[in-house]
Amino acid sequence: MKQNGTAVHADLQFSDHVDAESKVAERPEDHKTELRLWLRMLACANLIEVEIRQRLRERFDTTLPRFDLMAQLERTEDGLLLGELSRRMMVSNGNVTGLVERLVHSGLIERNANEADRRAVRVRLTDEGRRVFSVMAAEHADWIAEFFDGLGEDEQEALLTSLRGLKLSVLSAISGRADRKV
Amino acid sequence: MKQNGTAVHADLQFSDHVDAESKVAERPEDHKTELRLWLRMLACANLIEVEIRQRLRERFDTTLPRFDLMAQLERTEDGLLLGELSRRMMVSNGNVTGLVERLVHSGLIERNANEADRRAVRVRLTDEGRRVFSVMAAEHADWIAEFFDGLGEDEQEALLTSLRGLKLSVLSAISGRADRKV
DNA sequence: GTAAAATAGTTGCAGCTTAAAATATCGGAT
DNA sequence: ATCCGATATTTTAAGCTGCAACTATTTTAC
Repeated sequence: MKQNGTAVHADLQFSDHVDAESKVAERPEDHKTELRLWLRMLACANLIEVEIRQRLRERFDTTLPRFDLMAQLERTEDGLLLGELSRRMMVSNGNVTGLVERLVHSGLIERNANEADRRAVRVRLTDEGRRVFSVMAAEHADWIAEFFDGLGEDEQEALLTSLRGLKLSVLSAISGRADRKV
Repeated sequence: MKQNGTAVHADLQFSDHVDAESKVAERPEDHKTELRLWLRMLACANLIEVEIRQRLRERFDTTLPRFDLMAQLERTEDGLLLGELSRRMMVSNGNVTGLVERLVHSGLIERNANEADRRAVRVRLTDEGRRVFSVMAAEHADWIAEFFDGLGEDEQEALLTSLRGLKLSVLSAISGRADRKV
């Protein structure tokens, strides 16, 4: 609750980034291409994501986070521990707790105590959950194909390649922060 | 609270899409490229977005939605009506109400009654808000440039072009739904 | 002029999200 | 045997988000 302007003067604490920042500072007002690129990518991703959320709700009365969680479980034989799940979904632990609770309530997944380690909880799809997910996943894939239908084969390949480069670029820009585990 | 599996059997209600869906249904298991493309794009966008959210919080003790709202206001001389704001931000009315409330509380924007139409509320940046935003925006642009730094000039152009194509493809796939106003 | 429809915002509710603090358990060192 | 640090999960507080129902005001139709 302290969103006042003085926070602007908080200490700069990313010494790792001083190089990049001072470099760009030399020629201010020159980030236009990158900014346009980012905004356009964000617009595309949001357009698709919003549409998927809407369709998941209307067609299956579910949400994208639930779908993502089930997608992770679907790839496993015996389910996952909550920690592993939260790592793969790249969301916080507390987030998973709530999602799991609601999905269990819906009967789509089940929580199993782990006898070896009483702290851990393993979750897996129920038969019903697996059945439901396969229907949703098939339709989801169709939606995606539909969205990309206007792009030619070669354009898709080009985009795939560009995105690989972008991912590497972003990862290298970010490394040194948030990736303490590396 | 009705996320049970039976919802899967809800009526199919997108007759507009039957063509696209039946078309892909003819060759099931062939959406792999599109799916990979989508997942990679989502990964990139999320990576960047999460990093931006984190930096906005750590550097300026603020959030992306607040930043976006201020960015919209910054482009205007006399502020915007709430409805116009929610349309430009592509979020719901109720959402804007809360965001505005918190930003007013922080002293960054102000609400002004509209004498011509007593239903309407106009919001604009305060002097403080404009000052704070200019600092944040400059740093934000530096961050973006940093993330895209690993991409060459030509690669950026290629990506920009691919994304234009994608946006058109998605819009054409979506049109007929959600765009009732057209 | 008045009723009905349209428009501008707000409110309530449910869910998603994170960070930080709390709880419980495990494993190793003494 | 016990204490301590690491690990697994839950809880809590604050905020973001959409939808649906609601209030207030303006405009339109008659």
